[in-house]
Amino acid sequence: MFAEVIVDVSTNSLDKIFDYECPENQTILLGQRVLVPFGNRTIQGYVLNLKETTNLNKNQIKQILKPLDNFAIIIPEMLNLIFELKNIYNLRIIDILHLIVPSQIRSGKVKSQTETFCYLTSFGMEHLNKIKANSKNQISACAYLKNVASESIVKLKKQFGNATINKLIEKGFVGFVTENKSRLPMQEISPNLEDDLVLTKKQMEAVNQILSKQKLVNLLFGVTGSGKTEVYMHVIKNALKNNQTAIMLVPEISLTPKTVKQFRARFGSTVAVLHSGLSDGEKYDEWFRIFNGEAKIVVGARSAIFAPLKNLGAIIIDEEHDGSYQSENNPRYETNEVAFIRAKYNNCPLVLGSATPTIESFYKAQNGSYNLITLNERINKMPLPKMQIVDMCKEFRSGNTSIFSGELINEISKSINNNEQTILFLNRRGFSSFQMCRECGYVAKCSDCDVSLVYHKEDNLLKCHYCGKKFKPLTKCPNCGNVNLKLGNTGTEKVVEELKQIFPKTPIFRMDNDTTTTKNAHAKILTEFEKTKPSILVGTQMIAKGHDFPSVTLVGILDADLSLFYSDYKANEKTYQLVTQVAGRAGRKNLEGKVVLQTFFPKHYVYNFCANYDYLRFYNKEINLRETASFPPFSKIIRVLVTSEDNELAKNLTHNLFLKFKDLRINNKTEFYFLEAMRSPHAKIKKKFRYQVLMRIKENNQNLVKQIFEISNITNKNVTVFVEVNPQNLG
DNA sequence: AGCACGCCGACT
DNA sequence: GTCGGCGTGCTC
Repeated sequence: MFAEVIVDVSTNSLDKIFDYECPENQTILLGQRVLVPFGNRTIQGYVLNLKETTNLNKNQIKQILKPLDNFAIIIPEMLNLIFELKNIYNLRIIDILHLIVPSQIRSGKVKSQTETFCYLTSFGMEHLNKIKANSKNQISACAYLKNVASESIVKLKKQFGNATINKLIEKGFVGFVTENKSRLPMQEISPNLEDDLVLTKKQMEAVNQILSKQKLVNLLFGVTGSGKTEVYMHVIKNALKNNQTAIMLVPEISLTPKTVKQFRARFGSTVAVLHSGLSDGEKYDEWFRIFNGEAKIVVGARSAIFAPLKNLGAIIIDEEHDGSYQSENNPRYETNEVAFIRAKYNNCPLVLGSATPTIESFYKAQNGSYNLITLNERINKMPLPKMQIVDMCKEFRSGNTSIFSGELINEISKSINNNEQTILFLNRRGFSSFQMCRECGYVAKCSDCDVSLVYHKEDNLLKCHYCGKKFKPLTKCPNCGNVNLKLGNTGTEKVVEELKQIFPKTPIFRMDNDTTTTKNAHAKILTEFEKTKPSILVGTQMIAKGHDFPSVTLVGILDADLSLFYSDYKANEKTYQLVTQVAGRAGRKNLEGKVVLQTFFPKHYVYNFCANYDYLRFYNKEINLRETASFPPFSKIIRVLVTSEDNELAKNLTHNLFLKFKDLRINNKTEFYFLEAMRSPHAKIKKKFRYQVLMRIKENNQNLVKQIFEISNITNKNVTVFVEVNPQNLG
């Protein structure tokens, strides 16, 4: 018997199958983790196939040393997933395997924790009175055990003394069992079982449509507060009823506690949590709890789509438009693509939920590949918050050069007077975005990356947001020597500072990447904010997502335009989503909310559609633009990124690749919409020069994609060539 | 990725 | 003579 093995080394040159002979005295399983001799070292590998013969000669082949587990860690579904993902994204098999089998499971460093429990044996029970009267500790320990039936040995020894317990065990009065102890994340969220809510007619229809599986993928298009979660729970409940399992994805780790709480209340301890924020032990235990079938529902962020559940009955992706569902580094994949592969394999429904679906998803719903379900009413019938667009040009002309419009200050005062809360949203970190010379326009840049540095006031440093390098702020311009330097755009830090001057008595909280580095910082800031009334919360992206703030009545969007002018075909879409999302934070309970949106482009159609919550008209406008310019969903974008510390090398290789793609285009004229080679917008990151070939090709030409992968398959130590399908950003 | 092999300059 | 620099090539 021979095994096809992928070795656990993450490089392109080893991303291929090696044949090994199976040892005669041991059975090797498909999908098993094995130890193999490789060159003159010994490493881990994974069995991806078993076969009777091999093309290699006897002297070329080595034998598997031993299996590393007594079971196959890769379930058959995942073997299928590996090959599908390899085809779509040209990922290394080992990198995909690392997603499927997390490092905590692979490393061997994490062990299961055990706990020993003692109980009174029947022998002990019968002979209780034979304990000598002066063995007081033994008597009370037995009495205790008689009462509680079972207790942890550690606790007993602490209470009654080591010798006491050991003696009792020795005499056979006390027995013990050793159990695996699960390190359960969010244990404090206890399953306080609640009943199902009664569904509205609309929700019921939604559930029935999803369960009918007329189409595997369902786009659940519903405004905030339209009761999407209840639909999810009913779909999952049905899966459990059929003895199946389910995955529930949320966009951010910080949103998992809320969802876990809701789900444990409904489904009890069968709910597991899986995300990158767990400790090694927690991750290990949860993973095996899922793998062994103990947990049947997995709640988590992006990576939870790889949860080792068997017999999936439903996959749900909440807020499907969220950017976090696309992984931005190393094994780049789109969560909904992985979800679709799993849904197909298990023939189970996939539900994508959003109030502002991606243009791609909505297009698929319109053209019939997805089933479209619309929930357009809020459960509590509260109207969506009124959105007021404030023209910042006008403010500027009338002499207001601050970041706050008169209107916004006015509304904040009102909210403070009403003892209510305000959220101010700004999509930027740091105190100011850059340091610049007033004289010659010089901007401080990172020495390793071609990126402007961001000034952080708290530690008085310039930081590179790409590589994390820190620099002392400039005191004079290195270019012209001028000492008249200014700070550029406003960040959250500066907003807070200016706000304090206007509202000195009101507590102000700040939530962004800088204030949430420690483990529970998120929750801390949020609970503090929630308790304090009146108060103001200033934050970035992260406050836009899913949190409920019942007493927030005012939302201010300080600089809505920020995402609008990214040179990105998704800029409009992202702006629409962000604004709608932030706006949704206002007036969630029974207080009516208001949104003040500050912009320099008040006439921009995105804002007008936002203000009216008119997704459909926004979509129609946007889809036309996409079609005219042949952007996704009418095309597939492929980026071939070439990076090297050697500028010339990178440049030349990019050019060579470009010529090859040009040839390819000659044979596939109608398949190419766009092909261009260029310097990457971030020309240098971490000392590496970056060039890229961008192309847009017809959607659904997997064969052409494959050829592009092959052309780009270059192994050279000094350059890396990296192909990306549908990249998230082109930086 | 690692590790051996190999070919060249410096030096106990 | 030999020690060690890292360029090259291979790993079932």
